[in-house]
Amino acid sequence: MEFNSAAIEQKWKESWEKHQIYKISNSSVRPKYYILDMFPYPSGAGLHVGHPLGYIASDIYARYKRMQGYEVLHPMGFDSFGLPAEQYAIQTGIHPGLSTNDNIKRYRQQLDNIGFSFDWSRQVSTSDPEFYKWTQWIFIQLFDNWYDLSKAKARPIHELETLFESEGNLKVNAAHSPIDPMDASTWKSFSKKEQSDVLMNYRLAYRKEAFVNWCEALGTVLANDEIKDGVSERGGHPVERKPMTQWFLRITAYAERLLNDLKDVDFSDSMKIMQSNWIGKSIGAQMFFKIDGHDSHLEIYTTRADTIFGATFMVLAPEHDLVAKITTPDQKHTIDDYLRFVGARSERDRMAEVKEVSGAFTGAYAINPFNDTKIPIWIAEYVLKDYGTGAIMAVPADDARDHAFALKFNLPIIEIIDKSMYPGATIEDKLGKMINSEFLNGMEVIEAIDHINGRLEQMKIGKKQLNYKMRDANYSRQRYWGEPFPIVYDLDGIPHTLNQHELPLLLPDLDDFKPTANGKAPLSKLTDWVHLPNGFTRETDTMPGFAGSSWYFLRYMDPHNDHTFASKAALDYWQDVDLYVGGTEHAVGHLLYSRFWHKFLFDLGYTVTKEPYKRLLNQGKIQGISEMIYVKKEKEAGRHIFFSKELVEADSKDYITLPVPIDYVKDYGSMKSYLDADGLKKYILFLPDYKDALFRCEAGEFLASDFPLHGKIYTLGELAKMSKSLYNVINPDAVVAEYGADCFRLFEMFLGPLEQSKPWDTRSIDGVGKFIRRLWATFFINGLLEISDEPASPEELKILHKGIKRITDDIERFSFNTCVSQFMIILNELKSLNCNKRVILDPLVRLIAPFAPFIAEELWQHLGHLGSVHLATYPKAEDQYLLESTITYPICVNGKKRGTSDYPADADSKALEAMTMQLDFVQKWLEGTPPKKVIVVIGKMINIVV
RNA sequence: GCGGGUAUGGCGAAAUUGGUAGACGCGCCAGACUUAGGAUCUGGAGCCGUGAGGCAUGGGGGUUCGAGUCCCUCUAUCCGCACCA
Repeated sequence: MEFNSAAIEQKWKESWEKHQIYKISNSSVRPKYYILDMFPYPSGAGLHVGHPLGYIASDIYARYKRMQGYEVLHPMGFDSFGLPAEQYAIQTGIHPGLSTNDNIKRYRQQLDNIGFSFDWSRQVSTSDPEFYKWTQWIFIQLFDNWYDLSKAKARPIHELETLFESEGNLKVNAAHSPIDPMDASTWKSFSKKEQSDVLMNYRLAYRKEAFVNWCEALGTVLANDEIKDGVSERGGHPVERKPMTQWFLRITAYAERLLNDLKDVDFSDSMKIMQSNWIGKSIGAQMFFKIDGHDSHLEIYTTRADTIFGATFMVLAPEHDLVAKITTPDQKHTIDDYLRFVGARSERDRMAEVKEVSGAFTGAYAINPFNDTKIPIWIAEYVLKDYGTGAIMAVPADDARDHAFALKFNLPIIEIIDKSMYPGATIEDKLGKMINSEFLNGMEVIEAIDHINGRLEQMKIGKKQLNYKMRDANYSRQRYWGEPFPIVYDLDGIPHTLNQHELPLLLPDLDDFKPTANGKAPLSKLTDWVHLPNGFTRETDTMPGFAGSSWYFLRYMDPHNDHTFASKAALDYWQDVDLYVGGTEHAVGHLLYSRFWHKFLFDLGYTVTKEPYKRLLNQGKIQGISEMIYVKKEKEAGRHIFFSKELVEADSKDYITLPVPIDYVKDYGSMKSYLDADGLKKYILFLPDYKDALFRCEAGEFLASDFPLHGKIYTLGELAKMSKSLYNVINPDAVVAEYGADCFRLFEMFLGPLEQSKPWDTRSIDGVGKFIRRLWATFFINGLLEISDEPASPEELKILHKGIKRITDDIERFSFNTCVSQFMIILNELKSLNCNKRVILDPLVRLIAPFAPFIAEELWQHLGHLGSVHLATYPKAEDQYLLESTITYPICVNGKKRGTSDYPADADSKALEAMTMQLDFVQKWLEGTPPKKVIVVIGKMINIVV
């Protein structure tokens, strides 16, 4: 029988589907194991060879665990709400629901081609009403809860109302937005609307007016992590700061737990560091300053309260509320000018000019509470509205930014720390002795911080305080393709949640998806939908892309439950994700949000573990090679001139490079990739603008149409991201069609360590292809099945069991590239023994099955088995075959290898030492001098020290 | 600027605990079978040297009988964060 990968794959895909062999149960007696992939966004471009890398790794592990007797939950779904589908809809007029469905079908087909063992009966899509019903439901829970800091737990909002009723908010220790103190009678005197506004400051999902990242081009606001380098991550459009009323999630309430519980999860150190940097905890103090001639106080946050006597000016964020209040008439003009300057700058300008110092003086003064010195109050861009209190005391002697500011505006600098004892200490190190600081003089910095914090508290002008860089997550999008909020506003503008039986609130159909210019969401155009008969109105914003992905892993546990997001039984059985595989790009966005939601649901008693993911594995990216062609920047003689690579100096600035579709290029991916006459013809058809262009190469200069047959235009191969615009995308379907799915899977693993990014090297896939054919040829000699029933030799058993040991060890540490190498080694060794014995091949097929599921299934059948190999047990290495009778030791003199010698495996170190000294070459090296010592490392080597 | 990672043949890489560096694969070279080879099989090869031997894991230093692996330092490169008071 000839090896035909396409036929085998077809046959087994159908069989798996028919027998539902990957369907799993929630009521198994087997131990559970949950292996999750980050579900894809189903874009129109389809999968490229980079996407399946993590999926293949998790599939191998899932199949392996299943064969070891675990009930393995290994699901897949689609993150199908979001901006790209909507952008596509705006461009084409096609409803995003339709294009999304098409894309999902295509993705599903591409995934099936690769032979994954997903339980598709559990597929979820975030844009499916059955799914987003529960996204809306969780939002309602967030709205209906507040965070009790004393208990470190979310609690129902009605409990808070009861508290307000009896004692106001004075003793409540809650995570909240800035709010005035209020006693019980004040609370009772409030109108319904006022009470609702007060509660808003405590809800975990709340509305507030805030400066948000507004993206004009996308017509929506974006969360901080949806912005890269001052422009939108999707599309690269400019982003500006703008005050708007928006929904937020109070993720900051969970900051401490999100930070703390990192110690309990198995994530890489760099991933944990990224998350804790994002959370950005700092320990400092809040301090209140009197403002000269005003009733109001200035509240600042500092980590260095000890430096108060070096504070020679104060700085407010330009957006700070006090600015308008305290600016003196003299300075009004200056301040207004500065505010105009700041307002006109985009986020990007601001980031690009971080080094530039700018600011303006308000004319007002704060008073140092310890010595009554007047301190001028300035405003400046470098102080951020959202961090701390949006105001600082500036200590130019001890802070680089304050220092630069003082120099620019000629403000005094008072040295307050003597660092002479610490020569290497930088300006920001907390080292040195206090000077010029009255009662702090002579103290060490650390000591002084403690002392001053005590003083502040004593004088009731401040106290020790924690601060986090992380902000509450903006949860509103002025877009169409997202979950509608289950919120209606009554005639007073008070928001109310829908009842559970009214969920899901379906996303209504719409023809015109374009965002409106005034910042209103597309849904606001549907006046019939917005205005309810009783005069109430609906919220028209939709939820952001991260809403569905913040909890999808829970829905897989019980995907079709109509009564709850997942049943108690399902949650109790599956608990949490044992292994989560995905890219590092979600380090701070998705991973933090989903940890937050999971913890919230834990507080409410739904989820049973503190953390959603026990272990996180980050796969690297697969890069593509793009082929570029040199073109002269300025046209010569009115036409473009294209140059062969060898005619161009590498760093010359006279040329630009244009991407060439990789299909047109010969020897793609090598250093000598080129366009021949054929490829060039295609390329010219592809680029009609250049049809009159000249081409220059070694063979001379010519028009494309008279290109000499022997000529070559060499192209420049460059490592780049796989993308449509570089025409270098490699579709897994094409690879599977040419080499087979098993070969594709093995090759992706063989490329290198999972965590590393690496280029797709099309040429070396042949090696894996050869392995597959050799594996097949071990069973079929000249197309005929030949398997011997003879017992195995000790040598054969040794090869097999050493291999099993190595491979199971390697799988456990996710070193799949070395697993593939081991398969090749085992096969080479068996081949050299001409081994075709059933007792060896049977475990070998099971060993390979997780990696190459199709060929393993086929060979399993040829071995005479009826069931699927994927339901068989994974082979175990038996110790008896791992033992050696002799061991070859390298023999070194002073660490240099001088030879080797065989010894019995059971010899102890004394015996080895004695035997070693008898060896001729050792005698020769020692030349009669007795050795100082002989070091014997059992199982490794023997070293003689002279 | 701050934080983290990486650096091994022509290439992708391996080396599990400090113990024979370069397994396995690509590419390359030679040979066999072939009308043919972009098929298959066999063999070769880190570098220098005819050879014995010497030199080799980004550079320099250290610890050790012994270092790709541990420590210090420098360089290159990738990733993340970036006015966070």
